[in-house]
Amino acid sequence: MPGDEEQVFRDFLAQKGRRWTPERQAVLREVFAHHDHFDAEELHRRLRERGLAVSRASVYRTLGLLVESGLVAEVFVEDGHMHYEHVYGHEHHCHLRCLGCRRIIEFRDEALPQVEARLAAAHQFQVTGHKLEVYGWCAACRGKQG
Amino acid sequence: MPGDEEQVFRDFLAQKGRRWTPERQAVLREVFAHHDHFDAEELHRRLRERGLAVSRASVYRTLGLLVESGLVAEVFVEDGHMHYEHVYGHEHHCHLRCLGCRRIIEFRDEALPQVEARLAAAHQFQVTGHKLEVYGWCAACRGKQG
DNA sequence: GCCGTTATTGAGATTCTATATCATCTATTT
DNA sequence: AAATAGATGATATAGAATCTCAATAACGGC
Repeated sequence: MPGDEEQVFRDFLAQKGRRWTPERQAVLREVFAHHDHFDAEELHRRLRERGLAVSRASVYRTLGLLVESGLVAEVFVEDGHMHYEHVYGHEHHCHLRCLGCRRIIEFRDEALPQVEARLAAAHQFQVTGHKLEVYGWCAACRGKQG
Repeated sequence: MPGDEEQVFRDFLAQKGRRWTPERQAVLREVFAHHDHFDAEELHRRLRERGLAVSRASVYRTLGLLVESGLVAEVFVEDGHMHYEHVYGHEHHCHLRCLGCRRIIEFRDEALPQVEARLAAAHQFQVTGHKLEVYGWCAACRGKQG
């Protein structure tokens, strides 16, 4: 499946009557070229640095479509704006964040599918996903708090 | 403890060398007068409607202090901006959100303290909190998706 | 392959959230 | 009461994200 993201996105677009364009391809490839968290402006900057002149408007528009398609997820707000990560081809994971150095550790916990199942049953919900952020202080930053 | 929030906030301010002012009192009282989620502009509007002329700047500043003190929590981003709730005097809870009607159901799950404990042990973290959002489609909105 | 329809693009303007500035004011200490 | 230092509010500013609209290009039909 990894590497398939382009076909998945093209299918998603086709199914919605939207078009596959060089700009969307450039954004998609840039998003899947790195494995770290990013924001819209950074994505725009990296594309320009590569010589791919995709406008800011198209970057934001494509990012919205990528989130809608499920290939990319909104991860957290930091410095007043959203940060993203690509999720297609990766096992679902959550984030442990240090309040001191802002380091982010990804983790998986087997309890979460069970939490989802309990909620679905208790509230007649069709649960499609979750976002868990755990925060605290890493060993190195302990003591800096307060 | 409920009703104590004013004293807790005053202590928090004193300990930081900050001052207790009529504006901060007005904001605190408004925040604890309702049990629903709110955003900064709504809080500002409600204060003005009550005839309490607290400036937008002071509303934002006080909200920041309330979050810092732990009396109020950032809950989620919707419509491009942060939403809050007061948490002092309430058991910690998480949010189940319907992607259709945007209804929010609060829930508690006993698995989360265990998740926190596992993370603390595995990564030498001093965990101070977590934020879990589960999303999906409620019974009434099922079928509206896609 | 060409044509027509219609989504897409990009530059710039706009909207909106949130913070910064700074002169004035006020809580608190001595 | 005077001095110190934090707080307030009107306004300006920064920044994120969206909207506008004319020009362009993707895609389906022929």
